[in-house]
Amino acid sequence: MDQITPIEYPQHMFLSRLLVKSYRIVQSMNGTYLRSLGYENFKIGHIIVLMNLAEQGVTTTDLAKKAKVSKQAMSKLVNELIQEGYLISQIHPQDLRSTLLFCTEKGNQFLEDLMKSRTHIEQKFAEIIGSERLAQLNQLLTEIVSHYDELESVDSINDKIASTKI
Amino acid sequence: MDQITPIEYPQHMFLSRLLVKSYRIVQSMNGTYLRSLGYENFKIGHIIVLMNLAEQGVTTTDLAKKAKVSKQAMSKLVNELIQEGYLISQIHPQDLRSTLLFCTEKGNQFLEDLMKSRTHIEQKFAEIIGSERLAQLNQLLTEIVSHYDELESVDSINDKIASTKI
DNA sequence: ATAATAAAGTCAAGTTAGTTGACTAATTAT
DNA sequence: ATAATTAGTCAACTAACTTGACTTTATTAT
Repeated sequence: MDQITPIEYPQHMFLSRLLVKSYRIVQSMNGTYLRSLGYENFKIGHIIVLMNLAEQGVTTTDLAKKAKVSKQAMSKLVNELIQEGYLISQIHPQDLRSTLLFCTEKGNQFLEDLMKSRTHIEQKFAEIIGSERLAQLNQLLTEIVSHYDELESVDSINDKIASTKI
Repeated sequence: MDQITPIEYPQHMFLSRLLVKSYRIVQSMNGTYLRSLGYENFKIGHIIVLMNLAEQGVTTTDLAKKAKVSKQAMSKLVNELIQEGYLISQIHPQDLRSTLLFCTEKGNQFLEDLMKSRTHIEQKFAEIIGSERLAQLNQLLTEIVSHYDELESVDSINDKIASTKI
């Protein structure tokens, strides 16, 4: 149990580190962009909710399943979005237990702004590595991601990185 | 504030989604691999700690600064690692307030196994996209990441994705 | 038709992983 | 010598979940 010399770690960075770092860059840029448009107190969870809406309406339970969190956790996110006017809830015509959730104009505006943000980030990246190579990057990641699409964790919004047990 | 038709989202996936999904794939595979070697109850935070050790010893405060968490939060991770025998602490020869942390043989073994895990994952990815293209992917991400190296968030271990305010 | 089962959503309590603030003891700077 | 800073700890708080118990409504199986 004595102290020893730590092993030599390879100079190049492993893919896992590169992925988390680039993800954080994207997150940070996205936050900066959206805040500059006046969005404050927005959570990633809110974005996931808004991106999982559908024209015919969705229920809280639907959303919880998609995001792989409890109904209770999803309910909180949904209520916050209703409170702020991004969502509207209506009673389900066939099922009195449910409420159907719909996007409002404000919610839609957010989604448009989110798309602008993402486009903006990709432009910045294209400036760094070139747009052809950015397309390559997209293609490479797409191939990997689609290969593992069945993986449970991939769509979860719940990802406490520092605390997640391996 | 009425419900409206959600905007049409582009078919291709944005880079941000691809990055988080691929990161989660890596995390999941890494967890599976390390659990198969008998590591249970390991946290990402523990890995970050072990990867930030140095031959001459580090203090809890050093580690906290690197990971951009409070000393208190880091202290907890460090104590867990000491408890499990991955770290050993010695009084600092020049500063009686500090304790210097060193890697044990067990900690070193973990780091070796972690490297094996990462190599294993990269091999799996190479099977999907080919090893030349995996090298390309690595190169592309490296260029992006190094361009943003000054970004505060990049080295943080604290990243509650669903809850992080944008 | 009715009874059992399940499913939508809520309330409450517990957990985890952080945070900040207040503190002690040791060190450094003036 | 004294003031300010730093290392680390204790305690109280917070955010974002979780599970469990519950009500109401719907579905399914006799």
